[in-house]
Amino acid sequence: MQDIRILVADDEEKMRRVIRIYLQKEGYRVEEARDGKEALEKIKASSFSLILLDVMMPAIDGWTVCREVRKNASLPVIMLTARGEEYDKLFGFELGVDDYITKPFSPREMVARIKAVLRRSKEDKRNENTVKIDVLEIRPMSKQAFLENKELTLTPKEFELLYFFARNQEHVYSREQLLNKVWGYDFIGDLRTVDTHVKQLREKLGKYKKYICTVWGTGYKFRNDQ
Amino acid sequence: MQDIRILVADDEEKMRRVIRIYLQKEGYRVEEARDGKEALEKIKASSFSLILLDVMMPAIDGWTVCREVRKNASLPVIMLTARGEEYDKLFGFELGVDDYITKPFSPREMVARIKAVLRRSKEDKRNENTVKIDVLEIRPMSKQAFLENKELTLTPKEFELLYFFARNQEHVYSREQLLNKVWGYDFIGDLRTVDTHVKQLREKLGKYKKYICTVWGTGYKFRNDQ
DNA sequence: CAAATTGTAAACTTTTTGTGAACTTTTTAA
DNA sequence: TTAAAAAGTTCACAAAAAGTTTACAATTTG
Repeated sequence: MQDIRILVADDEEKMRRVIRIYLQKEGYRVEEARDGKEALEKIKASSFSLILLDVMMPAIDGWTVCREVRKNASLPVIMLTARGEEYDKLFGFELGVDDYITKPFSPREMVARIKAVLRRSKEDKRNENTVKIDVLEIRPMSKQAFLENKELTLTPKEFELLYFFARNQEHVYSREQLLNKVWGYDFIGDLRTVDTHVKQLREKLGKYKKYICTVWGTGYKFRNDQ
Repeated sequence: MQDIRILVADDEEKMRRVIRIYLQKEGYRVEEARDGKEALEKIKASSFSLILLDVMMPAIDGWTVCREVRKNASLPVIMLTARGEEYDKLFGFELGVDDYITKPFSPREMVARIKAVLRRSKEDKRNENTVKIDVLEIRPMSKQAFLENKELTLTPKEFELLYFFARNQEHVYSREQLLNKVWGYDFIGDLRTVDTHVKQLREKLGKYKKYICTVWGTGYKFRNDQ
């Protein structure tokens, strides 16, 4: 397993230790913070995969830390709240909290929730640059393109071309520009190359070939007229 | 049954003897410790499947022993507490105690609880980081991979490669990336190495070779199209 | 309608991948 | 410790897939 670092912010020494023990047993690397201030410093200093934040902490409370974290990165956050502690779950969700753990909790539950959040965050990352237009979906990370949820079988160039078009809807590109942007600025070759690939793409798009439309005298563009 | 060794730590000689008799009747091997200090020594010296810890012991009490144990391994612990003895169940759970037995107890109950804890701990161990996809199951802890519940015979690299793919379904990796991630960033060698291992893996996957699919012009990925 | 532009099929070229065999390194067994 | 076996790596070449060019047909536009 590659290193997964988790920051545990709680003012109770005992609580931190217990959590640390269980997380280390799962193979995670654990850092501790005594209060909100220390937590923010550590977050700024290095990168974590997840943070466990106690709500009640001296100096800076958990909500404030969470808000700060959300300003910058998309770092998963799990809040620790004492049962009965006045807290507004809704408030937390608005801050983008990924989950809650209510004290006292069983180690099993804690580990399960952490794993769930990490799994979800990984999926998010995977779908990061995914483009969705109408019935077309393109996932660059997995090099997959879907039309009406059916996967298309595209060659690398076809994929790149479609992805480029989809990222730049409505923008018209000349053949030269397309060769530069999709094939690379150092490509020396025939303009007809573009035509050929457009033709093949259209074929694979079937009844959605209209997505890639010819702008007479100029070039091509991706059109999404709904 | 393979040897299951249980350590019984209690200062009362009679208590130890009673427990020993019942556990031996169940086929377990039993070791005894008179106090916390002796318990820690024995734990350090050899390996047990479970420990029964009396809370009240001279020299070092049960909680302390438990804490020490938790620092290192993931050894199941059952605490023995006298009824009415002030003890904090919550505290115990935070320390990772697996179960409690309150004295006086029936031998039946004790054996039942021990079996339950052992079963759970075995499952935990087995399922740690296990990946299950369709008919493929990979247990990194035991370095085993199963296809339709039949174990595959994989070489270490083949195993690592398959495990990596399975953990990152659908994500495409170039040969360079695979060499970095599976072989290590400091591997200097031929890209074809990946091809060869992929080929061998596919061979062993038989009709499920489609799991590892070639993404032309990019690399390989694990595919699970159901 | 004629000029300009685009579409298309097929031939051709290049790139990428699959594969077996030789070779090296590591592990296991004696 | 050494010999044998297993695993891992490299390499060369065949096969497959993709990309490019070309020539010509079809279409658009004024």
